[in-house]
Amino acid sequence: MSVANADPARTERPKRADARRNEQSLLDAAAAVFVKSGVDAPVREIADRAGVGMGTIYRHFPTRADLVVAVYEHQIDECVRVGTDLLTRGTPLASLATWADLIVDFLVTKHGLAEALQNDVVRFEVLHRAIIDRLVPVCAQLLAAGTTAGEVRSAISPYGLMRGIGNLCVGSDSDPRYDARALVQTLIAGLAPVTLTEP
Amino acid sequence: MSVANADPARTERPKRADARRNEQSLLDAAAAVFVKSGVDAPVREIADRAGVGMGTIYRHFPTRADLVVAVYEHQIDECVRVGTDLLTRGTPLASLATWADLIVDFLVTKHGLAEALQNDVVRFEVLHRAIIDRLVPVCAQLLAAGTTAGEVRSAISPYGLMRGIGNLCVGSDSDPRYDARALVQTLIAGLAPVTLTEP
DNA sequence: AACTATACGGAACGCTGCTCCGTTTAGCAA
DNA sequence: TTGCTAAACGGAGCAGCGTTCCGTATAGTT
Repeated sequence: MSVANADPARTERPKRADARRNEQSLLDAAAAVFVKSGVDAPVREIADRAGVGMGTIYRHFPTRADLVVAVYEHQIDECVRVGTDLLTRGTPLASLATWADLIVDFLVTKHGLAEALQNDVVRFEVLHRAIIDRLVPVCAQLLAAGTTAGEVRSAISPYGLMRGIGNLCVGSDSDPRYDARALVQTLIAGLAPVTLTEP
Repeated sequence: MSVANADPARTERPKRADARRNEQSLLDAAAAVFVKSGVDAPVREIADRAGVGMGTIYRHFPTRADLVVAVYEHQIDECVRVGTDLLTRGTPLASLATWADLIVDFLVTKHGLAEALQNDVVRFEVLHRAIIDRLVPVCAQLLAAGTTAGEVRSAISPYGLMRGIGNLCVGSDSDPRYDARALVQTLIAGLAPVTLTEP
């Protein structure tokens, strides 16, 4: 192995212009198709809409999860940012509730995103890592603040809570009788220490 | 139309012997395959194991949901029975917690059953009706008892709670870090009226 | 033994995800 | 400008799936 440039990651040369263009086309097309047909839309549909071939889509985004992550990266960032912000405001449990509401909004407006997150832990590992792993630390901080303040008993791990919220969002579109937000709020209420049922 | 025997449902003549035999073979095969490969196992795999053709499986069970329902019918009955029993014992919230635990057990031990319940509301409509619709009334009774006793604020509908429990069970196998039971118990704890955080 | 409604089996079709490789082209250097 | 090559492209092709359809076999009856 050569001594200079031992780290290939340092050496990434810039992509070709057409490659960059196609990547952007794919992101735009995917965003549109996800809205119309959900994140499980056929790969061909996305490729067609972007005006590229099958090979191109797989070269830029080896798995569907990579594409989903790329499309929603900004919104994930936003969730992290708001969560960190909330740490400095209000009471911990209230902050956690507000933050959870934000996550629910994010998940239920993307058709099938929650499903994709939970279904194939293997196939969607990248998506899992991107969303769960980014948000779990924030969740952990909010939970820790609550525990310190005595507002939260630590029965649930940050990871568990994060996935619980995600799971409760599954199928929340397409069924008006199902209210994911209410359930998540109830779940968070259940984090509070033993209830004193007193008049 | 004839006057006698106007109702065709009354007139169902008995199935042929080979048909009954095949139906049983399919149920046995499906039960085995569901354990091994989950409820999403390929139809061919079930047909092969039962030693029948593709046509036969579709004739007896037009949709996958029909097959799943048939396989787990007894256990659904059991859940209904235990739930009704619990109404006459202990405090309402405790009964609800115990019952929810039973449901969780049922769902997490069947690979992918919870997923199937939530995924295609259309495709699995029969499964949905069979499980959700059977259990929702029981859930409603338990919730109502809790409300009457003042142990439960009525923020969540029976249907919503039922689906929430189901959703929390999604993906609970194959991830030791995820504890569906703990989350469901927390959710139920959250049903209690406003918490008094007093020393 | 003959007959027929009932049931069977599996080839075939369409739709998916994904791979592979011959072709095209962007960027550069002479 | 021209020529060169690594980079990128495109889509035919394969495999796996659910589902249908119809020619064949048979249980039960007469």
